[in-house]
Amino acid sequence: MPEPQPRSNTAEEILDIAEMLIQTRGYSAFSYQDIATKLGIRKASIHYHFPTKLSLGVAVVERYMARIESILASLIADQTNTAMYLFDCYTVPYLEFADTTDRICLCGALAGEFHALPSEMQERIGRFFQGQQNWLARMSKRGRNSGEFDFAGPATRMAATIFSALQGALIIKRATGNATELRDVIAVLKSQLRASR
Amino acid sequence: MPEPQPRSNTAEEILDIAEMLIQTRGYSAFSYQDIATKLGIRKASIHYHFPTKLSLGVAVVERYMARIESILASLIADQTNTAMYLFDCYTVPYLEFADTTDRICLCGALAGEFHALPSEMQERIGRFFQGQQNWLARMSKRGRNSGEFDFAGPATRMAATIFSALQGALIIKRATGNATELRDVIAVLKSQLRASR
DNA sequence: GTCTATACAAAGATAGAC
DNA sequence: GTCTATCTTTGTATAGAC
Repeated sequence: MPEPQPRSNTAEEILDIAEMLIQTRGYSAFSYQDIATKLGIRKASIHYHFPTKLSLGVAVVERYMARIESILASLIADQTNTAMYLFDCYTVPYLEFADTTDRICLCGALAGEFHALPSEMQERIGRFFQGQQNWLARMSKRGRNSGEFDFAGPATRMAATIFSALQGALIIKRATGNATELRDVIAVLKSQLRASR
Repeated sequence: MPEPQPRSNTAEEILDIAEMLIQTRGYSAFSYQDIATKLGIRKASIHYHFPTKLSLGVAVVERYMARIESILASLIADQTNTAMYLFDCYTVPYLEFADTTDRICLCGALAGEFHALPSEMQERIGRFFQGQQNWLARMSKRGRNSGEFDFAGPATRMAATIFSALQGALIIKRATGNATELRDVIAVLKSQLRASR
């Protein structure tokens, strides 16, 4: 049962545009005017939906987190999903960002300007990153238990490496324009997961 | 022979502060006022040294690139340096950032807000990233030739993974406050370099 | 080289009409 | 819910005295 929509259409559109702007330009560099122009309304109207830029920033992050964490929770709860299938599912949004939109992970973009952000946003980004790595550690453990994976060292280390490499690859791909960056990284990570000691 | 200093002390101090501010807050979120306050002068005086914010941004990136590329060029030119020694040297600045200053790579910070930057800066960041990965590919090849390394696949893939993972780890470490993030990633990368197929 | 003073634009935000 | 109008602050940048 999908939740009933708690926000107006306009509020959702504002969130969509703000999310895209943060992913491409960052939080400090986007303005209410940017959103107003894209949406075809006046910037004062945006304050009706989100009184302050902080409230908008927090809403964007929370919606983004909830969307991703909901999908990942379902995936890992299903014990019939193999670890490698989980890994492949995990990389899908990264590949979409890299191949189609030139966006990066929302929280990755925000982390680059971390100390310019309000603490309410900093805390959420930190929790999101931690949650992502916890999920990847569970995935890695499942793979080792099932015999799919055979990497050395603790699963948390492997999780940290996967997450770091994927986040970094998106950022680097955008700056160099090298479309193979992310696929190269994924190939090496898979090889590392399966490697015998 | 060290080059004679081409800039005044004040100009160098401005560059130092601007570099630190970009690494912590990003380019869009720092201002001439921030620098003026830290330096104890008026913000108008900064325009004498760097007429526009763009000129300052470009100067910061170029100095940063030149400093790092000069060190790396010397290291790899010495054929007596082993590949693993090169790798260890390469990670030193990352560990310093993570352990002592809470900074991230200058160009990594800038890449997060890529599309908000002037094209003159975008181009230089792209070239820096490409150069870093070229250096890491040469290092990886040296290791395979010498028998130190035994990883699968092309050296460029390995280089992309190392660079992505290190850049990502710095960003994530700052957001989560997890000091072991970077060391975990480095441990996995070393294991991957040495892994037999 | 640094200062004061100032210009100009853009930012986030609020009040009140419709 | 959206508008116009306005406020206040901050940003980059310039002119000219010292």
